[in-house]
Amino acid sequence: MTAPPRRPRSTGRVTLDDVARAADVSPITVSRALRGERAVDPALVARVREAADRLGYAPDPAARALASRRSTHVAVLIPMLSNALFVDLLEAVQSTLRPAGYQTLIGVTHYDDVEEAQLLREQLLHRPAGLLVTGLERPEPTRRLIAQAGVPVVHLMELAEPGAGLHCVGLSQQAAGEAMTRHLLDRGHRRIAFAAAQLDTRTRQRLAGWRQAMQQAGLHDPVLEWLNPAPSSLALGGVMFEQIIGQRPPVDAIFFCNDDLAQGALLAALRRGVRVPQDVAVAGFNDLTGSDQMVPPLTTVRTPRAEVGAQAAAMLLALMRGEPVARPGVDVGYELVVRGSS
Amino acid sequence: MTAPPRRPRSTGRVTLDDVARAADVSPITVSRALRGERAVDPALVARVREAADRLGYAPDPAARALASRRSTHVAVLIPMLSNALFVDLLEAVQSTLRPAGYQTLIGVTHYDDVEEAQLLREQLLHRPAGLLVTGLERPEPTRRLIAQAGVPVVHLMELAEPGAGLHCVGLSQQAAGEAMTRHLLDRGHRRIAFAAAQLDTRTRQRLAGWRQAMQQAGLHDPVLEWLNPAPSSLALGGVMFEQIIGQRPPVDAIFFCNDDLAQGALLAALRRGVRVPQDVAVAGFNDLTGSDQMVPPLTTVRTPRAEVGAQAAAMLLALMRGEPVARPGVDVGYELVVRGSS
DNA sequence: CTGTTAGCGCTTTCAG
DNA sequence: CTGAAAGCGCTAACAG
Repeated sequence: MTAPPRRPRSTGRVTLDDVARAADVSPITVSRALRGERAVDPALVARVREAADRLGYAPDPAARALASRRSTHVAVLIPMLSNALFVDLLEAVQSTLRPAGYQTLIGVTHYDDVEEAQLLREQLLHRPAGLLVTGLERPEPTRRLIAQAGVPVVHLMELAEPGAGLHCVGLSQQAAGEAMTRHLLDRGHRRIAFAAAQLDTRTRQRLAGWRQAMQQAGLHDPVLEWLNPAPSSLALGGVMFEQIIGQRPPVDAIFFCNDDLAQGALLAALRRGVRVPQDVAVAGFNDLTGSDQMVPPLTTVRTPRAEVGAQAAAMLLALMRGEPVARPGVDVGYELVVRGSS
Repeated sequence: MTAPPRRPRSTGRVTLDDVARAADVSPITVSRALRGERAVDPALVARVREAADRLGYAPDPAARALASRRSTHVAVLIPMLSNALFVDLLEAVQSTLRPAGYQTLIGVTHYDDVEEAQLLREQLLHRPAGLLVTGLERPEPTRRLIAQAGVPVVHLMELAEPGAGLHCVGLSQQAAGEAMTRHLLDRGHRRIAFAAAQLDTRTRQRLAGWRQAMQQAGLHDPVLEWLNPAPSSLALGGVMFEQIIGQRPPVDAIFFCNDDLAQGALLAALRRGVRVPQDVAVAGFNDLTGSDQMVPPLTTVRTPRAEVGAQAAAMLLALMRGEPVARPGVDVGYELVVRGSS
């Protein structure tokens, strides 16, 4: 008695077995030859390669993930896509990771710790091969979640303490904030407001830099701090500008924590007939698209986010391959860009 | 003789079998109960649910994809993330798809047919459950690739011929272009330039709309077409503005194919002391962030991309579940937003 | 309505 | 350096 016939479930896809048969070797040899894992006779490798190419073989990511308990996904967590900074970052990440055979899973946290944790849990189900997260600060449970995932992680945009044992590519947001404030002080400004929205970690670090410089100059005054938890936008920048220039005694410069706010402020100044920088200087942060086109062009801090993306992706690649990483922390620096608004 | 002992490869993850054992049913019943596939005794469903919750069970996407030949990924192809339009679109797509249990795989084509095809091939390896692509026009081989994937597809931002049998959510870019041109004509403008960059399909459709309106008014003149294949940006808008206002006889209005160009033009006008709209009117397209903040505020066409994203995702969801779709083509319309620049 | 059986396509483990 | 066997965790197919 033979077993009753069953409809095969095959997908029509070219499989490893097909290649093995064509190259007249065992499936596992094909697997090894194609991945470059363990030593395989060069002659066999060539034969396998040829057969794979001829048949148009492409490994099945799902099967691979199931068998190896590791997918070819890299999960990336960023706060917001409407901030051009993260778009540039992502672009650089993808263009490094994709040629290496990794698919990026993008998770947008909306600056929300709860959503970040939720996204992380969802993404970890896919057993990503690596993880890219924005910033260092997050609630302890989320941190544990990341640690227990047992996956290489690189932190973006900030710098960790050297002893922390974390991998990161970024810059000192505080130092950058301090540098911009010093620039404004050097220009002779005394009452320099700091205006921020969103109030994420990096914004607060810039705030700390501003405070530091102002205190050292003996010019710090809490009423100069304008902190608005609302999401950052051009429109909000305009609103904040109006509020701030109404302040008495008047401020002579405003340092916005992000260029979109500063751009909105410059436009509001135009509408109101407030002269920049004569009546009040304006500075931003990140050197986003359009800042050089403003009237007057916006003084800002250029943060090399494309470099952050590229270097972080490269570091993660090394970690995922088990290769040694030269330095766990890479400081990409920043650049003061002085334009007409200051 | 017993077989030699083997180290188990288990991952420590809670599996379907664990739940089955805990609920004292067979694994397949757990599978069916949790997916809601086929009818399962409500009492059993409850027992399974309870056990799954208690154990913290989460299905393994890789195993599921391998067994069912369908992943929980949805591939989304968009031209560019630096165009805020697509960021808004994506945001809406994700917020519809994620609660339904789907992971979005974002592919950025950079307006390049070759890159689009390549991305598509990569993404199809992951056996996505559905596909979202921008626009209708693409080379025949790519079209075939999509068709042969055997996956539901929804096209974004444009409208297909009713008979084409394609699913799409969008608007008539041509009608919108025509409407804006008519508005400018109504305002008394006669020499209305059309200025475009990137020159993708949707831009060309807007151009066609402008041509249509200009020809009907007996005012069409090929020298009024300023087409620049470079990527769209604020800076380019400024450059194009300078070129166009140098033209003799002078133009009295410029219709830019996208708001970023128009914003750049408005800023260039400010720098040059050209009065808008008195010396020349300016109009844009898409109503991007900041257009309402410009000086003067920009007249534009609002395209409801969040609605496109949400509706397209909802349509795809229905298709993926095999549910009937009311209309294969959804026209979300557009809205003329008349502000100070015209 | 529930269960048994047999894979999905790949890689790990253990032998040669 | 190569291979055989045994799963990874799940669902499709086919009974009962």
